[in-house]
Amino acid sequence: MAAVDLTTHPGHLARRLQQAHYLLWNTMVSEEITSPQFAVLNTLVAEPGLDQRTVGERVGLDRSTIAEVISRLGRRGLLDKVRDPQDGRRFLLRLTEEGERTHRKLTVRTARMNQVFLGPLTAEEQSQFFDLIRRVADAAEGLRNPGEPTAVRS
Amino acid sequence: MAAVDLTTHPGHLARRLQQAHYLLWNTMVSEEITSPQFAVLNTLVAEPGLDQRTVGERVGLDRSTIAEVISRLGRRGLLDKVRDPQDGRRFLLRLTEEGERTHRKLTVRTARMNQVFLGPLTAEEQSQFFDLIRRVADAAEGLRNPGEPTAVRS
DNA sequence: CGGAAATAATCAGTGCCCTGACTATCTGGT
DNA sequence: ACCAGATAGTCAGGGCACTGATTATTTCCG
Repeated sequence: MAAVDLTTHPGHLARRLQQAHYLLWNTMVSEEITSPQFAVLNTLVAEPGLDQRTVGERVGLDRSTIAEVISRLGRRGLLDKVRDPQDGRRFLLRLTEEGERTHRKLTVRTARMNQVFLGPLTAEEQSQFFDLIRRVADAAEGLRNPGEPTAVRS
Repeated sequence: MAAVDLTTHPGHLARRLQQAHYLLWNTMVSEEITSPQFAVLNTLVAEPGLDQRTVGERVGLDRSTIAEVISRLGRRGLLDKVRDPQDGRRFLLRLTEEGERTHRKLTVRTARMNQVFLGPLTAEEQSQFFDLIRRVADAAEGLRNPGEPTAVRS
């Protein structure tokens, strides 16, 4: 009595969507490198020499999680970590040759995977998909800093 | 050079969406009970006496994960677990009084939370949001059993 | 200069999520 | 009645994600 329909709960749907993505990534992209790990590699390709905290901010991971992900990438020899001589608190991150190679390889496979993943939608629906999810996620994200409206106009 | 734009990657978006939801759930619904835990409670309100595996199937969790979630709910006294006398492999699950009370309380809060979460979208956009995500998730889900098309007509 | 506040990273603890290997029980066919 | 295969659950192991507490370093102000 009084049970609700989970398929109308965005949180439940979001979880299922991520599971579906995880599954496809695992079979079509890589069993070694995960999607968040790829996001970190990608960020460091764009901006080498970033510190850990900033990378986390770029890919949307908190300090603890980003530390784990980076430690795993370091163990696999995909990136280097050196103390910032200007600021002894920071570690500066930079991909190794192997890290860049891995990023190139996965970029191709990821594109293929995204096509399959979004295959059931028309091109127009795909834009909507991005737009709707982005708006919901951004709005909820904005709720955490009460003083800071999402887009701050100086 | 050659870095991609993560905001056009559905996987990245899906992860951000779930994080946003997690955040809102934590502040608006409960810090004790998580969204997957609520999904289990909800399933057992609708169908008391289900076994573990079936509950997992209903909420979309594999055998290992559902075992952990159920064990936590059991520890908190929200559900009971008894051997099926008909089939010694199964455990039959059933909410306690406390479990039902918790479900009722959270149902109300969850509804409020969903409104806030989907607040940035119009009613029509909300239907699209559900439809698009469901279609993508279902299709990817269907890809795992090669022989079994998504909807099997006897 | 010197100490308080801010900041980068780590650690401990909890929970979700999956795979692959294993145990116990049940079922079906000979 | 037996045994092979299927099924329910557990366990080990790896990875993601968060909070709160702690440590080291820097910065800012009096």
